[in-house]
Amino acid sequence: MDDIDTNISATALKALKVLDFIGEQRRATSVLEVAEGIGADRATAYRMLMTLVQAGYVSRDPSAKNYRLSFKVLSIGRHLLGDDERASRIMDCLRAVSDATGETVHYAALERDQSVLLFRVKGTQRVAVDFQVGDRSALHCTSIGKVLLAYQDVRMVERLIAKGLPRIAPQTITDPDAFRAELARVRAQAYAYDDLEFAADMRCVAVPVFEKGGEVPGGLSISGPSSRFDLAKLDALRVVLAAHASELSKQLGGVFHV
Amino acid sequence: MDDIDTNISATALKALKVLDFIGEQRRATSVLEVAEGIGADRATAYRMLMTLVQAGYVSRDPSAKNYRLSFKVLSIGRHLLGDDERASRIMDCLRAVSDATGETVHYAALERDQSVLLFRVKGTQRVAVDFQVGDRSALHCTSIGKVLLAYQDVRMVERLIAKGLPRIAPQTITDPDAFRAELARVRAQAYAYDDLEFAADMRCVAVPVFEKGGEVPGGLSISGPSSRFDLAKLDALRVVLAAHASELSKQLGGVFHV
DNA sequence: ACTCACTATACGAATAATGAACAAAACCGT
DNA sequence: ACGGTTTTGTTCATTATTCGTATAGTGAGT
Repeated sequence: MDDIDTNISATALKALKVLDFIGEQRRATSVLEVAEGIGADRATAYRMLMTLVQAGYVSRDPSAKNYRLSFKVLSIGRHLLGDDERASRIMDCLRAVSDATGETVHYAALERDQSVLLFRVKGTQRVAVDFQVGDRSALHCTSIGKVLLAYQDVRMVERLIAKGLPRIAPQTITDPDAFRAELARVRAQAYAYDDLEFAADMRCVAVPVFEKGGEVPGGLSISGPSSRFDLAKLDALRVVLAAHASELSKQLGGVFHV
Repeated sequence: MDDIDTNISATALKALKVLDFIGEQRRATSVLEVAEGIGADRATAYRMLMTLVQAGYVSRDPSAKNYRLSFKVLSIGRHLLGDDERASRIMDCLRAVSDATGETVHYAALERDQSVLLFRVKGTQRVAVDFQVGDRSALHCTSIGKVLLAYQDVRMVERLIAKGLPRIAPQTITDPDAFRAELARVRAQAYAYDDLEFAADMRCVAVPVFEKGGEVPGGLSISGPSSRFDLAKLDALRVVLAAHASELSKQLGGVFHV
């Protein structure tokens, strides 16, 4: 944590840390809370807040002297989900899968050592898992994570394994060799299941979406309560998902191959 | 621009400026481009980029040495649209209006001297204006902007007028007194039209949404091509909007009053 | 009106940022 | 494949900025 890297600005990093902290809070936050939250002096926290306000990333609560995230982060992220063309193709695909299955369908991408939910279309089921755009998940214990990892560089996978595979739920794969074998299987079959590996009452299925150059920047997934999602149900969903992922891959300039 | 304000960190501000710049770009951006974009030295731009990467706000293009916004800004903004309760009430309302009218319906809020589109439900019309979540608009030349302004503090309105009311489209209201009169009318009627004030081929209608304490943090609006949206059409849409805004206001703890 | 808790400002000491210069690497046309 | 050219990445002494203590100001609550 205390590398004195001259190519990183400690001050700017502090401001970004404040931004992180403010973003995590639900309510508007006081200077003192921020100072404690990031482990800095009150004056420093105050200065960083003023800077963030100046830059438009944080707003002051009209009533009190509290600070909250401004809508600017929404504006910043506008172009993030790719060009409209790509975004609508993905959304169209999600809608098609949702219509065909009645389930909530997700498109998520890899970033750093987590997956990020980028698109989502709700199904008709009343009992369903509730994720939202921007949510992040660990890779080793989710179906989408395993799919995305299966097409990553070996070094990246080994780095993740080296960091450890913490047990999140009863059936989380924590043994390195078992995990390597699982990824090989996922890659060979072009789909992954999550069988109570992330939560004791949830099962999921995910498939890759191939883009230009054979890259797999993201994948489709469906998650559901274990009460309704047994392995046979996952098999059925997987077939639908794979068919649509294949179509979407073609539209995005890739080739879906098992 | 060159106030030497000791309570604002120049360095952190530079990093945020880089973040802004990166966010505006569609493609991944090089160090040099960033340096030119923010008017700073290459070394400085490089350092700010490394800092942003370290903090997870920017990713490096896997292939080249280019930088792009990371999905972290999506994750940051997750809690931004309010608690799920509020968000779904607003979305439900938008859906209802969209179903009743077939048009794309927006919920936008005031921030600083702009409105920000926060929620949006698409209609069935093929020819429609195309905004997206996070888009910002000037206040004086849009229906939603005028609605939001009409319930703001007088000083804030006067500050905006003092900054000038630039002509954006043929019928933009640019005269301060005419604008004050327009806001008074909007407040009295609890709705605003945009009659070719923002674009020569667009008309819009907006109504306020009242929340606890009589505050108007946001409003509903419908925009459309002038070919299809004449003033009679705006009248009809306004009636539907007002009815649903009244219902939504009640749900959010406010009272819709004309 | 008083206290208490926090926000906001000022200033010298300490630190971190700056940009020129340099090294390394990628890029390009021949 | 090669050498010139462009761009990225790193180092370092100078300089400007940040830091945190101290202090003044603000406002809520009793």
